[in-house]
Amino acid sequence: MGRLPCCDKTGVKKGPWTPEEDIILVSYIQEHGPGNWRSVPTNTGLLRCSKSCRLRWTNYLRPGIKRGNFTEHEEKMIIHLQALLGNRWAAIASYLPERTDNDIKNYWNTHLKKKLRHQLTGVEGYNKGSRTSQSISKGQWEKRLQTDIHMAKRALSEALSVENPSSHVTQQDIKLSRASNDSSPYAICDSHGTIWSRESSSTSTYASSAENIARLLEGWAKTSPVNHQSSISSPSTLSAQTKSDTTATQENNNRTSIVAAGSSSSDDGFESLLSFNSSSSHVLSTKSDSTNDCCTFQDEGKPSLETMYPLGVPLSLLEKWLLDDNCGFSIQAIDDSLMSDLALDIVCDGDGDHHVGA
DNA sequence: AAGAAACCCAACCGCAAAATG
DNA sequence: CCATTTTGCGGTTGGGTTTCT
Repeated sequence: MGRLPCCDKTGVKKGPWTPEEDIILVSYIQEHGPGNWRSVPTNTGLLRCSKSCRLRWTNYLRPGIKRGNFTEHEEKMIIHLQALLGNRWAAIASYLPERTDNDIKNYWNTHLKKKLRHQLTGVEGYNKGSRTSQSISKGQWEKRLQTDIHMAKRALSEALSVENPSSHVTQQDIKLSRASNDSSPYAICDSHGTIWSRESSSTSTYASSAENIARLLEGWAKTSPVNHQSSISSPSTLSAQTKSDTTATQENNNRTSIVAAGSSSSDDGFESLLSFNSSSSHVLSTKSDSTNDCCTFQDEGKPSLETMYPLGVPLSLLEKWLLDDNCGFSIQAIDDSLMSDLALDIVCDGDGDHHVGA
């Protein structure tokens, strides 16, 4: 079917976003909430296509995004989740809530791939090995997958045992999370002591985040006061200095938002992970509902785990398995479960990615 | 100091799935 | 059920920055 472009190509601006555009977009989303991206350019007057707006929001402006160096734990998780899930960056990103899929993908392509290749020189590596796996038998491939699963589990267990941040996530949290899947309003106190309330309208969510946005605007004003009176400048005319200002501003903004949202600003990716998971479950089934800024933004920006079945089994199962320090059920059980559920739908392509049939 | 090469990452593109009428 | 629109995802690229020679 001849698909129309997402936007009229003529008069659509491309390239780097300016601080002015960011502010316009953030202000609009603050007022209306994310979503309905189609209408964003027209309603805001931004000369951007809807896709570009969405991308800018989810990859950069959305509060709760951590930028900068990846921690060792994050790195480990990415490596092993990649081994387990393949290049399904969105799924991987769902386990690293403060990282975007784009970030993880970039990090993988620029750092980890190289690192692994280097480490595995002379040894059949992840990708290298998988590339040759087209010719291996199904049984062999299943064994490889089992090995990957064991490796992922072990790495995550190691990571958990090192810092043992599990104290942040109590069974109470989990219970509350699960219980909150019903449709009744609820309030939940997370591991940071933040009270997360669920409201019925998305607008109210963003009204409650007005303070965040105000701080964001304030932060921007401080770092680039000149921009206030200037009209939107062409990205091509943006000097390197301006660009770095933009980046600094955005990082500052994100930081501000994170703090305001009561989200962990710790560099410990694993703690973040667990913090996320302590509240993720109740977020899952309340997609259009609001909790608080962080929760809602995250909710919008991240795929609903329960709507994804990356390995043919509900991700919640994998999530539980990956993150359950005590491994409530045996590795063999999950392996068996996976294997039977996956059946023979898994194929391995030439790039070594594990693809799961629909 | 200057040019070349390598690196990095924000943003774009096209496809597919999901949602909607 | 079908056609169309919207959204989400993963691969790729352009160009700015950093490092090397």
